[in-house]
Amino acid sequence: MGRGRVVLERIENKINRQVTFSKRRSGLLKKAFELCVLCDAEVALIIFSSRGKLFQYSSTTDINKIIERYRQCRYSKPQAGNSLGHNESQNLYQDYLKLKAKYESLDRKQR
Amino acid sequence: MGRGRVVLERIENKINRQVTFSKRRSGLLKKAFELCVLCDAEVALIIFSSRGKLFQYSSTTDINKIIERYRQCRYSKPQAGNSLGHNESQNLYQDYLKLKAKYESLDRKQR
DNA sequence: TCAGCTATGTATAAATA
DNA sequence: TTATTTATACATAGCTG
Repeated sequence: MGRGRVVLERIENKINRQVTFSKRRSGLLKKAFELCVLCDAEVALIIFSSRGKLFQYSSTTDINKIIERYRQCRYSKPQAGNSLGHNESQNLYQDYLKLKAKYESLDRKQR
Repeated sequence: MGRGRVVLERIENKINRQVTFSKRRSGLLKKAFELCVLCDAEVALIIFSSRGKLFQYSSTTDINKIIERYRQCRYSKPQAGNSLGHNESQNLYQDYLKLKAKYESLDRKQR
């Protein structure tokens, strides 16, 4: 876009890199928003600049909801690569949540 | 883009909505990737379609790294006191084991 | 569904103020 | 710097096969 074809590599000039970051970041956030509205999707977008500044977009009030949903979805998978031994439920994250609930329940009793 | 101006509201026609979702999703993922490469940024992008299918992009091998960095940044404190969050190890399985140990310890005390 | 096509609207790199 | 402008490249809505 703009003048000249985009070469896909790190922009070495620091000024240009920052300007481009600023423009493309806002473009990306806008497009994320549009995708949500137009297509009824749920989107979470986290961006860190090279200097560590945080930007984010979330289609829900709480981005953590989407992250949790992501984890449910991700770790519910058969975990082909993860041979750490959750062979029965095949679901480490579910196990984790169950255990957490048990722990908290026991903790309450304890007090 | 394309023929006719985009109206920013949910696309009611289901077929059109799915087609648009597919196209814009790939566009969004591409732009996220480009932002990372061109501007040396770190990006995590999670998308759920309206029917619950998951798509994601991450500039690092493990998207959880970015999520954790986000939490560190967002909630400021490293959350040292809360060993139930996945804040430090960034490793669900490690967390699971730690929690299991705590649970068992508490359980023993209880008896 | 699933790719191409293409006319048109957008995003944005570079220039300018 | 930062904001605005402009020229161009890019993305994509509606089609078509």
